[in-house]
Amino acid sequence: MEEPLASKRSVTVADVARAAKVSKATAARVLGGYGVVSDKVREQVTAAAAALEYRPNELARSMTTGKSGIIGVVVGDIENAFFSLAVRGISDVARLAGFNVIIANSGEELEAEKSAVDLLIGKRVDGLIVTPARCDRMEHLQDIRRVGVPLVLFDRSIPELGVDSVTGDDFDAAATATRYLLDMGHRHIAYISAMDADDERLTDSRELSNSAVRERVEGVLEAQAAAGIEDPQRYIRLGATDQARTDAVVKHLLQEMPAPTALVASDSLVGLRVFKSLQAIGLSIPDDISMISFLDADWTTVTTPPITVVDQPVYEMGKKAAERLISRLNGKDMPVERTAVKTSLIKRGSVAWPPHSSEQ
Amino acid sequence: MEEPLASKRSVTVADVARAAKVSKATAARVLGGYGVVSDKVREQVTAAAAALEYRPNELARSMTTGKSGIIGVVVGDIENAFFSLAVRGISDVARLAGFNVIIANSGEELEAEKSAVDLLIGKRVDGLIVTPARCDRMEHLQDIRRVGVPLVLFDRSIPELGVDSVTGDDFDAAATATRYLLDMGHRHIAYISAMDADDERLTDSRELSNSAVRERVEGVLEAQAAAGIEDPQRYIRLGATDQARTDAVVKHLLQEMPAPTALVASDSLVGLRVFKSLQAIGLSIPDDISMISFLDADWTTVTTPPITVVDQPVYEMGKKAAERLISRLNGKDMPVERTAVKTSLIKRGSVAWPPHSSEQ
DNA sequence: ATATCCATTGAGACCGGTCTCTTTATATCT
DNA sequence: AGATATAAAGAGACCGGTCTCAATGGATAT
Repeated sequence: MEEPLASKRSVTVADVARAAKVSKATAARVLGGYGVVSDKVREQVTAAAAALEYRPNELARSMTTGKSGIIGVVVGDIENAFFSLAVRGISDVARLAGFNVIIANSGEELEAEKSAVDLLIGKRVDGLIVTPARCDRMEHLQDIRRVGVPLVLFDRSIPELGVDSVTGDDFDAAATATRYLLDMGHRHIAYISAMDADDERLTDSRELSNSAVRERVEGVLEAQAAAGIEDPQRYIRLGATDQARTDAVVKHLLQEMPAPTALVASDSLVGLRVFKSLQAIGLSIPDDISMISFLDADWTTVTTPPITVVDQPVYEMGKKAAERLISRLNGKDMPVERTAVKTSLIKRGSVAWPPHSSEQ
Repeated sequence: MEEPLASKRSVTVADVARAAKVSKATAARVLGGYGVVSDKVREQVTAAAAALEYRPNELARSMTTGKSGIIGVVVGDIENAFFSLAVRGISDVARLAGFNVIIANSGEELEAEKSAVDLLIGKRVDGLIVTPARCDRMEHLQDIRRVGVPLVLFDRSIPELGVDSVTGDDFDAAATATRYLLDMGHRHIAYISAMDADDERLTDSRELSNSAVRERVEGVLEAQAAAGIEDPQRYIRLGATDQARTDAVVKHLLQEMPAPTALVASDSLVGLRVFKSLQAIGLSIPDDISMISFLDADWTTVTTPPITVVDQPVYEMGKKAAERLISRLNGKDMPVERTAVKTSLIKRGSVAWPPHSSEQ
């Protein structure tokens, strides 16, 4: 009675049709759920399909329909809580709309991103959500549009591309955080980013190839400029990609004269590293130095003191990106929209008045 | 010179063949890189393909070859660092071997898992890596085998299924952690799991449907039994699925007479919640109570005190699972293997002698 | 009884690749 | 030169669905 283990070849509509004694077309109609069929025949076919354990070959289906039911997502690093949460948001919306998600990691590298995109297009995804590693190289993204695959950018935007994007309101978030520090009496505020760079220091914010980083840096800069701080750019640092490099960045920063009294970390990973650096150096937060991190990560609530953070509704951003894409997939012809999601500052305990605030 | 935006229909081998003035078969040979072709023709075709911006349709390719080049992964929750790290390990290995990964979330629910599996099989994935939500329901997993799709279980194993698995050595890890607590003088040790359950208390460890949870519980129990502790089961708790329920679990636990002097958390999420509960209650770690968490998560190193953890090499586990699957995909006929990856206890500062250790 | 209509069902082309088999052209051998 | 081997290219079937169009047949209309 048992199936022979080696029933390799899979059951097709033709097999079911034969078993149900109807034509392939008819069987296909009930199995695919599209044409009109009499109840009697529908039953026969359904029964036969069940008996044979028929499973539709989505590949074949996709080939004729031209739709794969898959949304491709290219992120910088799934391991990063920011992206995994976003992906969760995307997946949840996608599943509800009947789409599946296929994920590719770019490792924030342009070449990896290009090949991921190529591959996903090859797999005939219906749409793409991409976190572009660089906002100044977009040939491959233009290709996507050329092929006619809807695209939504996530976390970073490229206005020149003329394509939907969902990001945080990075400029505003950074400016708000900076203004808060200014209000708390800080006059020397550092910003530390994980963006890979040859030089820790920044020469010109316009050359930052990542729009999220650029926006934030400009927010930090502008808020300070508005407060009359001179040369705020000296405290902007890049390249905090791992613990060792972060330690170095923090050390160099503290050697500046005067040393910054507050540190802003560009994401929760950098924030964690900065926290550890500070801890290792023996500085106490917020008495010796203040800090703010982007993203309301797990760890920020259980440190002593808990960390003041710029909270981005990442899950919602993921959802929004997916919703946008799916609307386009459903043929809605809507104007290109660049959504910047409002962020908020969650004040906890890592910011205080600077040590010698009288000196000012 | 510009392409008309609406070049909808994609370029096919036939188009390239026509442009290169060769037969479809010949063009396919060079485009697909399989038959023998003269250099001259190869050049012509390559040139034509480039000019037309030909992109192979992987769907069509998959359909004839029967291989999709995709590995399906079904996890409990990508948002959980444990899974996202594992997925990273899986993806890295997969990409190197030329495979892509498509991820589905089960939310630890059997039905969602079933439909995810169905869907992935429909997409004709070449192989599957699944974290089974329950180890006592496996019809859908048997189906996978029946269809002939190689399967590797991750994090949890089901011996009866006769299929490869990669897990941590949960029993041993739990026993080791428990023995450490016993050595530190603890006689009342609690174990808190996030496994959903009607009742917080456990009646019989054999009815735990998740093998990882079961193994750990049994490890905790057995280590205590060996040390002559009586009725250790009274301190085993389930259902710490969110902060509120964890708070309740911890509260109830502390109302026991005598109250446990050490808490073991089943994963980093539970650990974080337990830490917060304890903090909220105002208990100091490790002076008032000791704790150990599973998984070396971010947050465990920046708390005061840092948390002693059972470290699982999750990334490597992911890699191993993928390697195993890919070996099978490459037709290697190897015996079924259940790999339990060694874990280690990282002693930090959250364990001390119990408050009144003399009382014992 | 005959024509008309509508509901079903069947036949077969098609999607874009792969792959087998055949044909053609060139090179090698005696 | 004629026979044989071999490399290269072409024809066309096939994968497993979808979908168009034609054929069939019973019900209703005249």
